[in-house]
Amino acid sequence: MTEDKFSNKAITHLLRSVAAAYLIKNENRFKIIAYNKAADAVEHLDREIKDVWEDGKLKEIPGIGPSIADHLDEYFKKGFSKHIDWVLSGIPPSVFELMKIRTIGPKKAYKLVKSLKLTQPDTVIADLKKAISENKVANIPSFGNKSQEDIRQAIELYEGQASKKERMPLPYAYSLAQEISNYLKKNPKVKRTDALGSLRRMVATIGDIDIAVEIASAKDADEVISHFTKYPKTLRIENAGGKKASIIIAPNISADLRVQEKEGYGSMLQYFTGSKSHNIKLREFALRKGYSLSEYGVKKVRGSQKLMKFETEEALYSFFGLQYIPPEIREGTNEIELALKNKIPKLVELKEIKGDLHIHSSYDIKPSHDRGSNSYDEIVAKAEKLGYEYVGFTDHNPRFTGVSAEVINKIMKRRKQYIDDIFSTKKFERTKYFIGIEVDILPDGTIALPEKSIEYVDYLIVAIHSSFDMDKDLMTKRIIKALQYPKVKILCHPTGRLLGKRDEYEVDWDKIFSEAKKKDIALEINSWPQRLDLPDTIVRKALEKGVKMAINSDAHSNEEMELLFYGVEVAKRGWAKKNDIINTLSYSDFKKWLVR
DNA sequence: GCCGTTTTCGGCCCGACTGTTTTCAGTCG
Repeated sequence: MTEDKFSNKAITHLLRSVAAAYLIKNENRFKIIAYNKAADAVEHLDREIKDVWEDGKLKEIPGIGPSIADHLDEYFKKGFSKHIDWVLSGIPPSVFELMKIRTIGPKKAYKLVKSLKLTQPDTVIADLKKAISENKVANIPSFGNKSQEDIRQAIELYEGQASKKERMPLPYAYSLAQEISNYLKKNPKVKRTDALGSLRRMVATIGDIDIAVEIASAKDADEVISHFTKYPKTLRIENAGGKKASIIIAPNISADLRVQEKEGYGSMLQYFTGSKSHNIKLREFALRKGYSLSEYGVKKVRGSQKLMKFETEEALYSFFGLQYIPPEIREGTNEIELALKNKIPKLVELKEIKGDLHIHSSYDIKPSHDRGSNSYDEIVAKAEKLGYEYVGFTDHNPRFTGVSAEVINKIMKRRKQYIDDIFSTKKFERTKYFIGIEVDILPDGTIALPEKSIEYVDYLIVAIHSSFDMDKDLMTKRIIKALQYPKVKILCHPTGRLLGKRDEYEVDWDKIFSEAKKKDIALEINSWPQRLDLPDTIVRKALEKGVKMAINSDAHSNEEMELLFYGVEVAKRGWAKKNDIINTLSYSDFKKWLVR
C-alpha cells in the first residue's frame, strides 16, 4: 500500500493548498496558476508520483518545474518541505476544510475563519452553520444577507452530497442522453443534437448530462429551451435563460442544454466537449499563433476584433493547422502536438470487431460463479446478427474446491461433446465458434482447472475473482504465474475494479505488460458497465509497450453482447488502433493466433 | 513558478455569474 501522505491525491491537495495560501497572501497570480497547474498535472497523472520521484523524473511532468520539483523532492525525502510549510504558515487548516463548500474559495474561507475564529478543522463546518443561524456571517464586511443564505444552502448541498455523490456509469448516462435527445427532436426547431462533456468523450463515469442543440436562428432558442424544460421526467427546473437551461431529472442527476445556431455550432461543440485541460492547451496553442479562442469563435489578439465562427469542429481544428482530434482522446495529454504533426492514429471502430471472446452461456457446467441465460446456439445466432465471424464460449470453470479432478475433467469433456454435437447438425452461415473457459486465478497463482481439462478447450481466459486485497508484489507474481499455463490467451478484467464499489487491486503493470507481450497474451478490455476494465489510461500504457488487447462483452445474456460498444470506446480513449485488438482479426487469422 | 514552431524573457485561457459594489473581486466550469 502506498503511504497516504505521498499518494497522488495527497500531493494534489498539498499543491492546491499552496496555491490557495498564495492567493490569500496576494502573491503573484501567475505563481498561483503555476501551483494549480502542477496540482492538475499530479491529479491526472497515470502513475504514482512517488514512483516518478524515485525515478528522478519529477521535472519531466509538464507543469512541474525546477522549484516545485525541489520542494517535492524534499517532501518525499523528509516528509515535509520547509518552503511549503513556510507558505502554509499562518493559514489555519480549517480554511482548507471550508473550501470544500461550493462558492467558498480561499479568500472567503480565510475571511470566515478569521472573523469567526473557526479554529477547529474537525468541526469548522458545523461551527459555521451555527454562526449562520446566529446571523453572524451577514455582518462580516463584504458578506451580506444574500451570501449568508447562499453559504447556508451550499453547506446543505455539501452534507447531502457526502452520502450520494456517485457518478453514473457511462452506459446508463448514454441511454438517458439518447432518451432526452429523442424527446428534443420532437420539436421541429431542433435541427441536431449532440452529447457534450465527459459523455461525448465517453469517460467511464459521468457526472451531469450535457446536450447541445443546433437551431436555425436565434429566435428559436426560447421555444427549444421551453420544450426542454417540459421534458416529462423533469423534477425541477434549475435555471432557464436565453442560451442554456438546466433541469433536475432524478434526485442527483441534472441535465444541461445549450442551444446554438449553425454558424457557431462547431465552436460551441468543441468548447463544451472539453476536456478542460484539452481546452486550456488548445487556447494556449491558439494564443501562440496570435489568436484568442472562446466558445463563440476565434479572434485575432491584435488588430481587428472580428469574431470568426466555425460550423464544425473539423473546420476549427483545421483553421489552426491541426488534424481532427476525436473527442475520446481530448484529455490534454499530447494530442495537440501529435495533431500538429498529423500523427493522430485512426482509432479502432466497432465495425472492425470480428468476434466476442468472453460470453457466458446457460449450460450447466456446475460453475464456480454465475451462468448466462442463453444457450450456445442462441449466442451464435445473436453473433450472426451482430456481424461477427466468431464467438468464444467462456463459461466459468466448474466448481473447483471439494471436487475431484476426475469429476471436473468429465464435466469439461461432456461440455465439449455437447457443444460440438449442437453445431454438427445446426449450421450457421457466417459465425464460427471457439470453446473457451474463464478460469479463476487462485491466491497462489495456480488456476482452478485440472491440467487435463485444458485439452477440452481451444483457449483459456483467466481472471482474479477472490483475494483482491493482496500485496502488490504477491499479486503481480500470482498473475504472472497464472499466465504460464498452456492455452492461456487473455487476462480478463485485469484491474478487478467495480466502478463505485471496488477499487483496482495493486499490481506492477510494467511486469504484467512485459510478460503478456512475451507470451503473446492479450489483456482484456471488459465492456461490462461496472467494469470497463482495463481503464483507458492503462490501455494506452500497455499499447505503448506493444501489448495486445481483446475487447469483450462478458455477456451473461444476448442483449448484453451489444455492450461491447462501450469497450470499443474505452479502447479509443486508450488510443487503440485496429491492429492493437486481437478480435479484429478475421476468423482464420484469429485461429492461427490461438495456436501460435 | 512554468515554459518555448516568432521568445531563455515576457508572457501566462476565456467567459459567465453573483454579490456587494460605485468599478470589481471571488468563484466556477
